[in-house]
Amino acid sequence: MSPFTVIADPHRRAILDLLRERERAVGELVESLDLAQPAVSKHLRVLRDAGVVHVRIDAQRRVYRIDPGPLHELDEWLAPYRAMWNASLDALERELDQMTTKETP
Amino acid sequence: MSPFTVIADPHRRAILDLLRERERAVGELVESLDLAQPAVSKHLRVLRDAGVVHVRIDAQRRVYRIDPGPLHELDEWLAPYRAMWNASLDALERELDQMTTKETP
DNA sequence: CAAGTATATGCCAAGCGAGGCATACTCAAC
DNA sequence: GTTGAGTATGCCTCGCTTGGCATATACTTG
Repeated sequence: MSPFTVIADPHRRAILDLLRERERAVGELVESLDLAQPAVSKHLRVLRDAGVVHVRIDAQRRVYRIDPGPLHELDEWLAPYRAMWNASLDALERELDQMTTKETP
Repeated sequence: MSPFTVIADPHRRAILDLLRERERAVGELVESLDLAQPAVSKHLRVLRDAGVVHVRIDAQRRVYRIDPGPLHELDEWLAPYRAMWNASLDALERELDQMTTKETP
């Protein structure tokens, strides 16, 4: 599953956002997510298969931690668009600069 | 439809990438996409509804141009993760620096 | 080894998204 | 106003994803 598809689901984004803070066991995620445990486990499987999270085994618990690496692909795709809106913002800034310059001669 | 869902589809990403270069009429997109015209029109509708593209009417043709604005939401979500892998890269760099420093005392 | 905790998996139903095809719509040229 | 080019929409189907529930699996403790 492509990273694009992976982050299309809001629950999966929520999981990632939680894991960004710190690693967590499945149970903790379930508490935070208003979603039954099996559903959470399934999302975690998707995230695992995409390589966005890794598991560590701690007795009966599985502790998940994030690996942002694969998300890099998203960023690469997004980069040109970021450039576009930065260009617009720059233009806006220049315009505002001009305005204030004219205001205070 | 959230921007996340919008860019989850490869054809839609392809359309955006084409429009990034320059504005295009539906027909041009159809040629480049190996996808029937109705399908393309439907994707364009989704993109329009998400505010990622705008239409200009030119006689019978509809010319689409990009508006990267809504993609900003993606970027904002992604930012913390970007910070994460930048941190890793920085760490790697520091390590490499150390190595070369040790190598050439 | 029995029981309990923590998580994963299988199976099912519902919903959604994508694409194909036919068709409606829009505009221009004659 | 008829025709033709360009595009949008409706309808249908198929496949995939999601979540619920039940159950299997993994591991610990007594």
